[in-house]
Amino acid sequence: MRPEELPEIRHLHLFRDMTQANFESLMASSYAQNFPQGLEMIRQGDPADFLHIVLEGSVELFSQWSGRECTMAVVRPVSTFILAACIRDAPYLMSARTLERTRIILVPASDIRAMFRRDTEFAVSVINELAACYRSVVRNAKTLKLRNSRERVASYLLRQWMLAGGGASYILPIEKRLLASYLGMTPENLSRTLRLLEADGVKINGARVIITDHEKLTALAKPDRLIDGPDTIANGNGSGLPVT
Amino acid sequence: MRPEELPEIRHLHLFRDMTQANFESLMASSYAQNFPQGLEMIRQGDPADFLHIVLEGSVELFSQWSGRECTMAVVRPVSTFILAACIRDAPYLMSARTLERTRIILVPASDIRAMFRRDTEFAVSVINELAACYRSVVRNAKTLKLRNSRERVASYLLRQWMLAGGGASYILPIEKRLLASYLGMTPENLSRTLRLLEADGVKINGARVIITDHEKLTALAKPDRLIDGPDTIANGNGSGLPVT
DNA sequence: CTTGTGACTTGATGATAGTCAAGCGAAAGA
DNA sequence: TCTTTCGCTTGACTATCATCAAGTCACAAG
Repeated sequence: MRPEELPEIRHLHLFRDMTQANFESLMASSYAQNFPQGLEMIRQGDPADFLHIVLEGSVELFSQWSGRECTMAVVRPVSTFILAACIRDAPYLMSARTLERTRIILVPASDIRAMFRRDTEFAVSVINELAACYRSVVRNAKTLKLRNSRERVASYLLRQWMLAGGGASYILPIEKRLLASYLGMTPENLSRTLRLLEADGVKINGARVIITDHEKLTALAKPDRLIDGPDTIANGNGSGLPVT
Repeated sequence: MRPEELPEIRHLHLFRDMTQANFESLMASSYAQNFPQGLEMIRQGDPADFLHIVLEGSVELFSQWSGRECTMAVVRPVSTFILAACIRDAPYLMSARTLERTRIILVPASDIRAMFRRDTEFAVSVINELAACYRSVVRNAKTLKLRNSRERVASYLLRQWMLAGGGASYILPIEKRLLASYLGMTPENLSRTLRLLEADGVKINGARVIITDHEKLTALAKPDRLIDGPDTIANGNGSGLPVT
């Protein structure tokens, strides 16, 4: 691990409040690894041996069942993923693959589990992280059950627009193929929906999203604090979703 | 609070490992309340002031958006709900209403938050509880995204069959109306789906479910450890879903 | 006993989303 | 430079699901 990377990790909510000695101890048993693009680094069902921290690149979390597959989230630097599996010492519920060349820190799960017994502040951080992640998935489930696909797309575009700073336009942070799967629809359907949304105040040109009528789009998306945040940590991953 | 109720609460995973003194301190500031049937005891968006423990009766957790509503879970005794909101000191993401006459213990959220800083074992319990709950919602999201409604119904019936002990038949633990909403479909559609499933090894007679061809039903439901458990805490609520 | 009330069911119909097939175009590799 | 690959788009078609309407039944209140 490069010395300049340690402060980046230390600044994560999860590691911010523990003692310096304990942080160093955790890092001492961790190691970095670089993965090429498209590598399946975690397979769902495998035992959760390491907490993962993305330092560079990006990672897709996805699930499979009966020959089908869906994207659950996209993780971007600097953030952690699959904390819950590590804590439960249970099999991963999701698979993970790199979307590009990606640098990951691997922290042994057993060290994590030992550490929150020794360091109360770390335990509190873990509690807060898990609670935040839980709430994010609940929001996600709410979107899936309460909104139809057009509304999901509209609210996604609006949320990303805010995360991008609210300018006249912005670039989609993830491929449409992934976005479709994340939003629970097929790429074909996303494509059609994006076209239809041009009547509702948003124009799509390749990966560029242009908000042409903010009010109209808002009227359709009906953004809701209890679904779209805030309270979701704005961690800049493609999904706006903290991931454990 | 009745003295005979304390041991029931103490046996919950969440409170099992803390010191007796701390448990008593937590209970001293809590109080019981009885609600009539059909009362909306929590409204989504309200500040989370109390951790709730169901002692008798049952509670529906549901969400609303844009005039629509969906059931997120049904909570049965003895279990807790909305722990995550209490910990984040954030608004409830879900509403709650009693499905029958229900007795609830209310534990002040601020006491919970103070307690896991004082009692390490309690902190560890909270961590484990939250991680388990997180994983349950992820499973839930996986079912919603990877299975169609027929498969969701089939796997639900199969899971409840196992929870009921695996006999020749069992009684649905919740109303079909709620089940439909929980599974992300309309009551009409659930009704039709249940009829169609008679060709797949399960017969429904009112609230009674009769497994006529276990193999056939399993072939359709394709139960998966990473969606249907185990690892889900079998807490006997209608949803098979630990709830925070 | 009568009269709601509400859960459940069924059929008809329409909206929504998935599948299949074809073609475009940009980026990567030979 | 010329392929190949893959993401994306579009159209036609099909499957799935929601909506609307009507009717049955069990249960509870008057």
